Amino acid sequence: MSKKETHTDNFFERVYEIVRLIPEGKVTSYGAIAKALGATRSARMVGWAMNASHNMEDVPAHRVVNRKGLLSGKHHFEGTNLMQQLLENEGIKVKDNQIVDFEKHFWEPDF
DNA sequence: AAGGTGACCGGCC
DNA sequence: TGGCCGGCCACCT
Repeated sequence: MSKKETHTDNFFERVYEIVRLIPEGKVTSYGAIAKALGATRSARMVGWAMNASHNMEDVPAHRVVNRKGLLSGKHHFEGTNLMQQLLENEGIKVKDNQIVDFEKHFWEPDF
């Protein structure tokens, strides 16, 4: 209950909250999250929030991809194909940094 | 204080 | 789907 927020603003927590709600075997896009936050055009900010998600261990950022189903953030994960491994581990097939049947595994944040 | 950057999206060809 | 461009908003230097 501190009026002064810590270095983590609400905006970031908002994103983390959504991402944490993503069920296993499901993926969503930055735009979907941004839309859930009421900032449909601010998908970029979601990406920024994900950048800081490295501090949060409960944030499955590997389930978040861009609208094309491309593992845009895979480059930010440890190693080079860690993100892909995590997704495949949940039953999601990834081909050439791209999620197969992306729409099928797509999950939209429910509010 | 101002400018540059970014894990993006949507529209158009 | 692929490439290019404009928009959009918070963070960093």
